[in-house]
Amino acid sequence: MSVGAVGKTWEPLIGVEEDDLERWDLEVAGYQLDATLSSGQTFRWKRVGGRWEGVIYGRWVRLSQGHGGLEVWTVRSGDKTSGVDWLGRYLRVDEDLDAILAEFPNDPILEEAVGRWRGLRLLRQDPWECLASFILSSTKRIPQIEQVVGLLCERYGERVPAPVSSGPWYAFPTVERIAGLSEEQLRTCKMGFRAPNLLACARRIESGELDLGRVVRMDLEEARIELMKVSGVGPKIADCALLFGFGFERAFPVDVWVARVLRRYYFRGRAVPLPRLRAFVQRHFGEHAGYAQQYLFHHIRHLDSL
DNA sequence: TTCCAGGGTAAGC
DNA sequence: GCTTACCATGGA
Repeated sequence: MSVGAVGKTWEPLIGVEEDDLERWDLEVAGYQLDATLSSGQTFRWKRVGGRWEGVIYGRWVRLSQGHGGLEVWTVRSGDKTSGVDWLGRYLRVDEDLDAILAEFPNDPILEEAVGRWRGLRLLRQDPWECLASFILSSTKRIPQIEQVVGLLCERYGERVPAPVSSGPWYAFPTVERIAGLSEEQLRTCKMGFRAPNLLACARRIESGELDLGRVVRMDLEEARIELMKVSGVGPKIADCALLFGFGFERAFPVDVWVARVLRRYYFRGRAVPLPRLRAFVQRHFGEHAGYAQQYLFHHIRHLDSL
């Protein structure tokens, strides 16, 4: 370690050097890191010269696509929680992706999406961070969501140890931290009319009215209803949070993009109402509907037609 | 300038 | 049950 361990009291090191990093390998075949981290399910990763950097569960991480899997860098820490099992869980490297993709329905557009993006995976994100981020996502483009979430972390999140060369990094703010802020303080992060919604959500969790740990154990319909009690959380945001943060693999968020591709490829371009689309996807896409949705979403965003 | 963005809500048909 | 105006903000 370079600085920080001066004198008797050891102070946690915030800015570290490259020498203070630990390197790991995550063995996994055909992981599409770029597609996974840029597919609009998370807003906290930055591409830094061919690699990805971000903060997961309060820890800074650098990731790179290797040959037999993923290369990982973390900040060396003396504590017992060494290893990167927590990261493998986040990235779902333990999952048999081919088996999942094999169970997709035989749709031309879905096969096209899998053909191009095979290796794209869902992530297991922190439920609170995920729910909060998607409350901030409504009527915003992905770069804007990244900006708002970034500002929120920068202003109200704890700074975490990271290489000095890569700039300051912050954890996502805790429920308690957000709950203690004012609407005006949140609005300084450019979240506009979403500020009262995020605040109400944090306070609802803090008061115990909303128990995220309990939501995880509910069935999908019950969980949706529970999340939709939060002001600013409707069907789409609830489904995003449930799919990306709460482990509900049948959740199928229908946003403007997915609605567009559904109408075009499954309803011959007819003006099918949104509620009918939602009913359709629950019937049609089966057990891994959430995965199918993510492939469709990512694929159509890379098609310049439509 | 005008339009739209990984929407939700409430009012009105 | 479905459609519409409105809610901030920034980028094309």
